[in-house]
Amino acid sequence: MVSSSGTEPRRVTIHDVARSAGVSRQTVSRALNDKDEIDGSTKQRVLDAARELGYRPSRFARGLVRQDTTTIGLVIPDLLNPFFTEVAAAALEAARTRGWHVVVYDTADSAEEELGTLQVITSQVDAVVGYFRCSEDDLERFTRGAPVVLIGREHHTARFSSIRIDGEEGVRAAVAHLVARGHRRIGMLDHDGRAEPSIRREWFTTAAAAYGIDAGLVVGADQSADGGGAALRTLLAAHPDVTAVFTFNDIIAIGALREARRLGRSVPQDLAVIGFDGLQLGTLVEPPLSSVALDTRKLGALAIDQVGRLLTGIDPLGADGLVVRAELRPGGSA
Amino acid sequence: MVSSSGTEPRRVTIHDVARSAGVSRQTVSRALNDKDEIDGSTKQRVLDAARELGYRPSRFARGLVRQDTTTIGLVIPDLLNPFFTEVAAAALEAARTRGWHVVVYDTADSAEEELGTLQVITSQVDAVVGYFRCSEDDLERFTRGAPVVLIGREHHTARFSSIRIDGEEGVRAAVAHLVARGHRRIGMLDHDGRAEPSIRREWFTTAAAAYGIDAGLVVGADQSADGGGAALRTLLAAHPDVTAVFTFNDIIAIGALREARRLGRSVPQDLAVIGFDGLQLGTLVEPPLSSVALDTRKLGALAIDQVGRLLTGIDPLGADGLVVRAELRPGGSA
DNA sequence: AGCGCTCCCGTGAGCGTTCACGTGAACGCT
DNA sequence: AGCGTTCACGTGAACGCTCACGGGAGCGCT
Repeated sequence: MVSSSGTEPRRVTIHDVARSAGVSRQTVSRALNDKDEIDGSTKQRVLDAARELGYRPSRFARGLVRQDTTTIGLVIPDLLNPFFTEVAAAALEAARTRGWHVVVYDTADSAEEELGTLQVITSQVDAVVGYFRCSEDDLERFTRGAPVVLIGREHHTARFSSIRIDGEEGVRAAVAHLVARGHRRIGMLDHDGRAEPSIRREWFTTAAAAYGIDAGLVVGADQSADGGGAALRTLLAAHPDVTAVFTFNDIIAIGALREARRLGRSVPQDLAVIGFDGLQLGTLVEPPLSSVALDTRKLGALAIDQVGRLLTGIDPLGADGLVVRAELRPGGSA
Repeated sequence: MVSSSGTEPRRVTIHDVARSAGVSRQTVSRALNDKDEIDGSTKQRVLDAARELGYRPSRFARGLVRQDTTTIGLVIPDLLNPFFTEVAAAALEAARTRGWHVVVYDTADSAEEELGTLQVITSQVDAVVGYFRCSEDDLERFTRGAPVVLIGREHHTARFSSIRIDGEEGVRAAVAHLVARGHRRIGMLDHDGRAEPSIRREWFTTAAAAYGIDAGLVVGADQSADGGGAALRTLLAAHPDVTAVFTFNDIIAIGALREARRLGRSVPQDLAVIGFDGLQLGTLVEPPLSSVALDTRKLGALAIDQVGRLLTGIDPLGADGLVVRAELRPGGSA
């Protein structure tokens, strides 16, 4: 099929098909995009010739002339992380209803890859939405004027939009829930690996203060179930009187759940657990995870919506409209 | 920034930048792709002009002339299904190392969407990788000559490549494992919703026969954890003497695990469970799921590899090379 | 002075499509 | 017969960019 002669196998163009079928380019184009103004028999003849030659239209040439097809780049650190999976799925769905194409880039949790991706992506897509950790300067430099929507991150320059995650009220509700159940010693398994303490920890701290709870029982956890388990062990070793934990996210919470079982603490009787994110995953474990739940579907959809507004330039949402609020969703683990 | 006058806001082209900077198109091109043969000061001047005008190169025009950038389309039924998540992540990674771009299409488990996607995808990507349920005729008709690699599906025409999943040996090992543990009444929770019985059930049947086990204790399950739980209940109601179950996949197995706990059956003592797929998810539950594990990483990588071979036309793998074998991976659930 | 070299920069062509026209043939009508 | 209309098809241009050239200015060298 493919001739492997020494010379470069020149691409089959619409011209070749036209010549082979004895018609003009335009007629070929008409046949392929089945438009009017073409006779049935010649159409068939053209189609046959195209198939015969293995002709495939160039998406670039086509895209150049009809400026439809918008493609947006979705950048996430790790598709295997269920949180990003859910966001990505939501974004894909939202894009699909608009007929947009989404190129997904998984940066493998590497800052280096993120920058590399950013560099290459800009020349390949019309707009970018993603979860970035790099500096705004780098973003500014590498996106080169493309519309950008940041997820779950504050931004300080006007160049970007970002979807803010507001969990303050939800975390307060979670603490209130625990307090109402009689818990007074409430620990937190935070996400470490970041330089500064997480915003979620701040929410926890203020909520705890509001209820007169000691907010100092915090242990850093690796971003994994095993990390959550290990952190719980550390926490309980240091503070055996802890009866409830709030975690940075559901992955860590699930690890804690598992570890609690291994330690012989039954949930929620001996230990109450509340996670953050509200992943579907949390419904699979026993007992179902209580969580300060984020509407990941809305998160993805909102990001796509805003990117569309930026693309057309009409009526982009301001910061007020770009918020997703997390709410306490009781499962059985607290 | 964007003028919303009545007229269509014509795109800013390289020509506009050239005029604004008082140079030629070529010089602009040199500045942007930072090539040699350009003076430092003019380069800066061009860059400034480009930023000023909000210039963004057209990926179509660029792609048209330099025929690099290959884009492949990845079609999956549901990104939220962990199996497809893992395959997709593996494919993304494999593509990334090659510098390829991957457009992901989630068909929302709908045959209709699948066909629609197939139709639109062909003009947007260089090759297609995916998990399809439609007929080969439809595939043939809609892919229009693009290289196609099917995942986990047999094919009968020479037009396509497909990665075959071979779990025969793995399922036999699973049954052997159960038999060695003294189980004689082994049920199966199959995937229903398909017309014909699954190939995995066939593997189970032949393995059971080899060990003199009744292979008739099969219940169809919905493709979800809840479905798995419901199916287990049905199975145990009909055959209370069942002490072990093999399931169509890990999702169903996890549902069964959860249901067993609710029924007061402890795993693996009162009920042994072995799933299929070997998802990472299986390690999160308690006890960790035993499973006939597929190397999803290899699955995705292999698909990308083959699509690359088809693209270049050199040395495409035959059916023998396109197999991923599933192997029993003991957890704690059996 | 003449030659050659390097450094910058510009010009024409071409990538493969589609769009807006133009055109000839065939047909029906008054 | 003359005219308008439809049908089927072809021709130039344009989309926005890069590549392969060509060429002038400035320099040092013999």
